[in-house]
Amino acid sequence: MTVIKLTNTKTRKKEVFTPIDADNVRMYVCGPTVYDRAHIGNARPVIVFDVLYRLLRHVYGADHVTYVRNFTDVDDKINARAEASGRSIREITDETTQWYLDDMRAVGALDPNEMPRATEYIPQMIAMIETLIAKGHAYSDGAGHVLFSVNSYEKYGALSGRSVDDMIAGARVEVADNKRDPMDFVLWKPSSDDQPGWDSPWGYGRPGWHIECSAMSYELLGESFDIHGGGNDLMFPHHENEIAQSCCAHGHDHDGGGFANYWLHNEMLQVEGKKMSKSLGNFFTVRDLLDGHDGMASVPGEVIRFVFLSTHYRKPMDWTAEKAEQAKKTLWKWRSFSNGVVASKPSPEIVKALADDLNTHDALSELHRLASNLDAFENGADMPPFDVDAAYSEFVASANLLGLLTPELGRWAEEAVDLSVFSMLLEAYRSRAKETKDFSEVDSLKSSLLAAGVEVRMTKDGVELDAGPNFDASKLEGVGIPPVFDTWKQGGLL
RNA sequence: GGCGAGUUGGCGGAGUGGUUACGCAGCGGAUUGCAAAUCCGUGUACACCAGUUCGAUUCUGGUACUCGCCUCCA
Repeated sequence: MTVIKLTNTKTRKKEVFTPIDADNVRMYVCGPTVYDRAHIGNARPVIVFDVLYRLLRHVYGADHVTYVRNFTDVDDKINARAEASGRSIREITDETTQWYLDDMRAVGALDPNEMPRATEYIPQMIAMIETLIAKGHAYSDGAGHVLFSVNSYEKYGALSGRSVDDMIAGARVEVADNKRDPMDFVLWKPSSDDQPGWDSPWGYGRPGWHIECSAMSYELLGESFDIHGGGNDLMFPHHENEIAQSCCAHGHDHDGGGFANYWLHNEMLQVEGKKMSKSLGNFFTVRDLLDGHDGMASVPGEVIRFVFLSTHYRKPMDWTAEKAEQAKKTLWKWRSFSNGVVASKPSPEIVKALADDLNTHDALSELHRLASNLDAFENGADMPPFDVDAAYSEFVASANLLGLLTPELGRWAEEAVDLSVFSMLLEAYRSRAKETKDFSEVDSLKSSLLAAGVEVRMTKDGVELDAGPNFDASKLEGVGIPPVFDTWKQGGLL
C-alpha cells in the first residue's frame, strides 16, 4: 500500500496519513457561498483537493473514499444580492450552484460524493446548537442570538496558533454588548420578515456562518473523520470555530479530539504578482478565463488546471498569462501524441510524488520525463528497446491521475482543421523551387502559415502541416490560392 | 500590534547535509534550400550575517525584504 504523507495544520508537520477506516476514507472540504461566479482563486482548493481525492481513490479504491463539499446557500451576501437584483434567493443560489458545478467540471474536478446545501440541514444545526447550550458551551442572549462561548473550550485557537488573549490584544475584534467574551461568535441570529429564516427555540432566525459545516460533516461523515480541507484564509476563524463547535458538541471539549484528524490548507492565489482585486483590474472568474475576457483569448480548463498543478498547494501561486501559454503548448504536444491511447496504471513515480504531500509539480516533472521518452522514440532516437504501447498507456494513466489528458477535457485540442489545400500548394511550390532554386514563394507561404499558428514541417518525404495550439483560421483568409492551382488540381497534377 | 508563510540559475519552480531537478527561454552541433520539429551537448543557482559540522543551499539563531490571515474573500 502506498504511504501517503500530508502536512497537517493541526500539528504543523508532514505526517503519515492513516485513515480511521481504510474501507471508507472520509474528507470534507469547505465549498462556496453561492452568490456569484467563482473567481479563479476559488478554483485552487477545488483542484488541490480533487487531486487528493483522485489519489485516495487510487490508493484505497474508488468505492472506499467519501468526499463531501458543501454549498453555503444561506448567507448575508446572498441576501444582499437578492435585494439588489430583485430576484429570489432560491433563484440566485440555484443558478450560482449550477455555474459553480459547470466551471469546476470544466477544470477537470470530479464531483464530490456528496454536495449538501446548508439550507437542507437547518434542523441538524438547531439540534447541535441545543446540545452546545445544554453542555454549557453556548448561550442565548434572549434577543434571538445564540453565541458560542470561547472560554468554555480551552483549546480554542490551537489550530491557528492563537490565544484568545492575543487576539483581543490585537484589538480587531468586534465589541458587542451581548457577548460574554469579545471573541464569542454567533451560532444563530434573528431574521426579519424579509430575510430567510426558520423557526427555532430562540425564535425565527438563521444560522451563523460556521455551524453549517459542523452539522453537515457530522451528519454525512460522522463525529470523527479523516481530512478537512480548505483555503488557509479559512483557518481562522472558520475552521477554528468549526473545531470548537464540533469538539464541544461531541464530548471532546477537554482533549480537542474527535472531528477531523488531518487539516489541510492551500495557500492563496495571486495574479501577475499581485493580490487579485477588482480595484487592480486583475480580478477574473473561472468563466472569464474559459470564455475569454477583455480581449484575452480563452484559456481551456485543462490549461488552467495544469497551471494550478505546477505550484505546490502550500505555496502562494501566481497566475500569469505567460504560464498559461506555456502550459497550453505542453498540453497540446502531449495530447497530440497520446490521442486515442487507452490508460493503464499510472507510473509509480507519479504516485510517489503525489503521495508525498501532493507534490503535483514533481508529478508534472515526471510526466515530462515520460513524455520526452516517447517523443524521442517517435522521432527515431536510438534507444534501448521497451514496450512502447505500455509506455503510452502508463503516460496517459499518469496524467489522468492528475486529472489531465482525460477525454472530458480534450475538446479544445480536438478541433480538426483541414489544411490539405495549403500543404498541397506548399508542396507544389517546393518541388518547383527545387528546380529553379527560387524559394521566395515557398518562404512567403510558409511565413503566412506560421503567422496563423500552423506548424510547418518539411522533410524529404513531403510537407506536413498541423494547426498549433494558437491556430487562427482568420489569418489564413488573406493567403491567396492562385488560379493556376485549380488548373493543376483539375489536371490531376496534384 | 498578534499569528503564519516565503526569499533557489534569464523566467517559472521542485528538492537535498557532500554527487544532474524538471520545464521554458539561451548557446553550440546534427538535420534542413532556409526553417520548424527532433536528436546530441551546454549553464554550476540557492537573500544576508553568524553558529553547528570534516562539509550547509539544505540544520540552529539573527537581519533584511516580500506576502497572507486577524474584516462571514478559498
